[in-house]
Order: sequence, then structure tokens, then C-alpha cells
Amino acid sequence: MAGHGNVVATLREAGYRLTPQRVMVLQAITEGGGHQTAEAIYREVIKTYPYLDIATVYRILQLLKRLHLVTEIDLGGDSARYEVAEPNKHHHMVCRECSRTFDLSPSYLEELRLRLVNEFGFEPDLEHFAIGGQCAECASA
Amino acid sequence: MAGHGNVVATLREAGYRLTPQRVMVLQAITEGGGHQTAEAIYREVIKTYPYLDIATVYRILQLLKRLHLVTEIDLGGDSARYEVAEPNKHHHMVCRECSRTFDLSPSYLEELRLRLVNEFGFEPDLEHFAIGGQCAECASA
DNA sequence: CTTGCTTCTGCAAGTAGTTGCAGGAGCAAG
DNA sequence: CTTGCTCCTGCAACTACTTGCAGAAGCAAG
Repeated sequence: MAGHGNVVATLREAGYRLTPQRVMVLQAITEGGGHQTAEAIYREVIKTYPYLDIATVYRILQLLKRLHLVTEIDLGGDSARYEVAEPNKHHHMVCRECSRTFDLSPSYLEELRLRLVNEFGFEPDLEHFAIGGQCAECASA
Repeated sequence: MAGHGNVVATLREAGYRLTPQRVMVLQAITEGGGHQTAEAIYREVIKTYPYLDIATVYRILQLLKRLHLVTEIDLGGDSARYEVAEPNKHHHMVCRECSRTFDLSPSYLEELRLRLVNEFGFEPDLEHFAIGGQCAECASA
């Protein structure tokens, strides 16, 4: 598999420092596989680095989310879960006026999908999703 | 305007008790108009009934949400806001196999809409929204 | 390999919201 | 109007997450 070398590179290129805490949190997310809670990531890392603070985990997750390296899914109620972002998979917003399209990360629809599955047992088709509307530029014009 | 008499009736018909706390929380939401936080509702009610507890406000809001009398909108980060639900306005889920349609409350899409507006300035067209997929019955068959 | 700027971390306190529990109140029946 | 069952409320403790601050550590330059 791809490992997390490229993720580390993205961090450095964006001007962020490479700390052992960040590397280990990254490692825990990539190696842990699927959806994980912040608490689970924390517990995994302190096995080998017991001085880590849970607040640091949350701050690292916020950072990785800002860099679009991980995706946060928070089904209202439970604690939020995190997973590695898949950069090539995304949806589109299409402006009804200028017809331009804008990329939309799957995380925006993942939350909706989970609610439909959990509350209605309805599995929506979200493979080729496009949503119409008016973009910021056309709205201000 | 409609007042909250019908809302009170819905509560009673569903087998829930009519307590002064519930009436006053309901009043605060309907009279306060648009989107309000739990904290704001709480502060409004204790002006006339100082013994109310904030935990009770949250429990009443959960109840009203379950009865689809109010809609919760929680944009990740800020505190959640509540508004009176409009019962006639709703979207549809359409099963790709049996072609049946299921009603979908606008609150499910409101959260997505707010994120698109706030993060991209994109105002989606959600007036006649229908989402395709597979319903619970067809999935188990 | 030291110096120094700046960013990051650990700690502790704070916020929004939830939950367990025991007493209090709504509502139906008598 | 009283009785009694059950649900609801207030209190306090708890969970998930955030934030301010001071010290520690990354990284680039000398």
C-alpha cells in the first residue's frame, strides 16, 4: 500500500512541523484502517508514546482535516470518527448560471448517507452525485 | 400565525405530558421566530420561570425533535440551533428497484446546505430534491 | 553544533450537551 | 377531591471536545 510518506510530505510542504506526535497519529489512522474515533487513535498511540495528550490528538486531527488528509464523519450524538481521505473520489456542485463545476469532498455526503442508512435503511446512490445551485461569484454579481 | 396550540395537541396525542416547562420552551421557540440556540431558549424562559434547568431544555428539544415539531441544525463547531418544523415541506428518496418514494424531512439536507453556503458560498437548489437508491425492503430481499 | 525564531505540546480549565437518580408533578380512575 | 401509577424535572456528575498559556522542540541560518 501507499504508506504515509506522501502524507508527511504534504505536511512539510504546507509549512507544518514534523513532530513525533503527528507521525504517530498519522500512523495510527493509516494502519488502523477504517473509521476510528479520536479516543481510539489516542489509546493506540500511547501504547508506544505514553506522554501524548488527548488535546493534541484533537488538534492534529483538526490540522489533517484542514489539509484534507483525513475526513471527519460526525453522526450527531456519537463521537466523531476519522478516516484517511481518498483524494480522487469526489462529487460536483454545478452552477445553474455559469455552468462551472466545483469539486465536493465525499465527506459532505457521507454524513447524509449514514443518516439515511441508519434511520431509514435507505442506501442512496452517491457514486455520480452532482448538485445544482448558484456559485458565490454569480450570487454576488 | 398558527400559534402553538396544534403543537401542544400533538404532544398530548403522542402520550406525552403537558408540563409548564414544555409549554414555555415551545412558546420561546415559536415566538422567538427563526433559528435559536438552546442557551437562548433557556435564557428566555427563566425570565418568567427561574427554576428551569438547562438539562430540561435539552431534553425537551430532543423530544420535540423526535416528534418532528422542531428541526435541529448543527453546523459542526458552533452550538446547535433549533427552529419550528414546517410539516408540508419535504423531499423524497426514490428506490431504484421498486420505485417507491419515501418522504425526507428538509432538516437532512439543511445541514448539507449550510455547509455548502458557509464553506463555498454555494447556494444549492433544494426545492425539488429527490435522491435515488435502494430501500430497506429491496435490500433485504 | 549552537542560536533563535516560531510553532507545537502538555496541562488544566472551560464549553456544549448528556445521563443517573431521587423527588415532584401530570393525568386517569375511582 | 383523593389515590396511585408513571413520566418529568432539577441536581450533579460525566463525556466529548476546545482553548489559553507557558515551556519544549522543530527547523533554518550561521
